[in-house]
Amino acid sequence: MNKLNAPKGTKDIYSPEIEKWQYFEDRIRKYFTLFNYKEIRTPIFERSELFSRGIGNETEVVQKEMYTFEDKAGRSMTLRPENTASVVRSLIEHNLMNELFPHRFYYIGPMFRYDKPQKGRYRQFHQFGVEVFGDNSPYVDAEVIFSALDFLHTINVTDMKLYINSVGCSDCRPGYLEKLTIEAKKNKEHFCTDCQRKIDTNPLRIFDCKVESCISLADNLPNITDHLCEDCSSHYKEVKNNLQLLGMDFTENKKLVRGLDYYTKTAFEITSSKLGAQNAILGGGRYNNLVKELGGQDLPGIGFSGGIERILLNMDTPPSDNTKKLFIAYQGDDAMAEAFKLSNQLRKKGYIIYQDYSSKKFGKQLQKGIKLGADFTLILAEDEIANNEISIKNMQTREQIKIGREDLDKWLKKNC
RNA sequence: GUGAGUGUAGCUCAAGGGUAGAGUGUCGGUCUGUGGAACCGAAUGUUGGGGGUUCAAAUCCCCUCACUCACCCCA
Repeated sequence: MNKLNAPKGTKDIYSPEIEKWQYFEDRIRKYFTLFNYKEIRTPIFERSELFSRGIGNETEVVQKEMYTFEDKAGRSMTLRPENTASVVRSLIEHNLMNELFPHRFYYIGPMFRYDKPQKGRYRQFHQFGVEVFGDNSPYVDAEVIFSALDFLHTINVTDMKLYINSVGCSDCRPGYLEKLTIEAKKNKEHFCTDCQRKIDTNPLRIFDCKVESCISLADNLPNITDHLCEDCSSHYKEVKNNLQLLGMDFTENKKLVRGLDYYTKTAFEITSSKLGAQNAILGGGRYNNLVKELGGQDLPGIGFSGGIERILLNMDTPPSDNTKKLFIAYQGDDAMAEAFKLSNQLRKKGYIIYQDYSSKKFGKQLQKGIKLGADFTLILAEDEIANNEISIKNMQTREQIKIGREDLDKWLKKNC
C-alpha cells in the first residue's frame, strides 16, 4: 500500500504552528473590528463564471491557475482563487448594501491556485482581507492602506515596504491602453515572446515582465499615471496626501500593475524583504467597476488581501499566553481515583489540567508534568489523602507547599 | 510551463560497491514521594517506487514519484 500524502502544494497545520495561526486570526478579528468590519464567509467554490468575469479572462490566475471542475449536473465550478469576487457576488445577491451598515467586510480563509509550489507559495493557501463598499473618498483609500500596514506592524512583521500606484479608471484607461499598445507595437519584435502576446491581450502586464530587455523597453513606454483623467489624477493626489497625514512612508511605483483586472485608481502592494522570491505579502486596491460588472448597482469598492503563510513566515513567535497549566500527580490507587475526580472538577471550573493515567510511578508522572510545561503540579499521595491536604509544586521555582483541600479553591483563584 | 537540488528510523543526519548506523525522540527497567538527569534494555527501515549493471547496490546507470528552491506569476 502506498503511503498517502497531503496533495502537492497543501499542508497540514498542527501544533506548534497552529498556535501561530490562532494568534494571527485572533488579532485580525480584534484589529479590524476597530474599523467596524464584519466577518463574511463565502463558499469555497463558486460558479466558474464569477471568476472569469470578476478577475478578468486574460489574467494568469484565470488562464492557468484555477481549480475548475464540473459538478454532477455539468455546471462548471471553481475553487476560489481569491475572495473579492465572492464577496461582491454575496453583496449583490443578498442586497447587503441595504441590509448592513457599514458596508465593510473582512474574511479569512483558504484560496486555491494551481501553481508550482515554492517558498511562501502553496496551492491551497490562506488569505485574509477586507472590502469596503459604497465610499469613493480618497480618505477611505488611505484608511484601508493604513490599516493593512498598521495591522502588520502590530503583529511585529518587519522590513516592510509599501508601494502605491494609480491604474486609472474606465474613462482614462482605454485611451491609455490604446497609446500603450501603439507604442509597444513599434518595438514588438524586441520584446520576449510572452510580452509580444501580452501586447495584444493585456498590454498592462508588460510592466510585470522580469526579462531585462523588456524592463528597459517598458521604461520608455507611457505610464498610466501620466495619462490619468482629471478625476483619477486628483484622487491619486489626495490619497497620497492622506497617507502623509497618517505619517506613512510609501514608494510610488508607476509599474505596479496588480494581477487582477478589476482594479481602478488606487493600487498598492506591501512587500517584505525577509521572504525571498515571493516577497509580496499583501496587495489591494480600488475596484469601482466590479460590482456593476457582476450585475449589481454602480457601486465603488476597495479592499486588500494578505497572504497568511507569507506573513507568518515573517512574523516572530507570538507571545505565549499566560494561562496557567496544571498537572496532577498521585501516588497509590486511592489517590489516583481522587485525583481523577479532582481534575475533572477543576476543568469544570475552567482550569487547564492534565492527568497521566499510564504510569503509577511518581517520578515518571512528574517528568510528564515537566514535559507538558505545567506551571504547577498538584500532588495527591498517601499523606495528603490521609490529612485531607494537597501539595502544590511550583514547577519553575521548584518550591512546594502543602495546603488543606478546603483552601485549594482560594489558592487557585489567587495563583492561576 | 522551464531549470536546479534533495530523497536512508517519528525528527536531524552518517555510511559513495562488501552484515544499514549515530544523535535525538518514543516505550520499558533501575525507581510507588519529588524533576528536565544518569545507566541498562526495546521497538521503529522493503534506504521514495520500479527496472538495469554486478558474485554483491543505500552507493553506479535508466525511468518514475515526492519534496525543496529558483524562473514565470502572485498572496
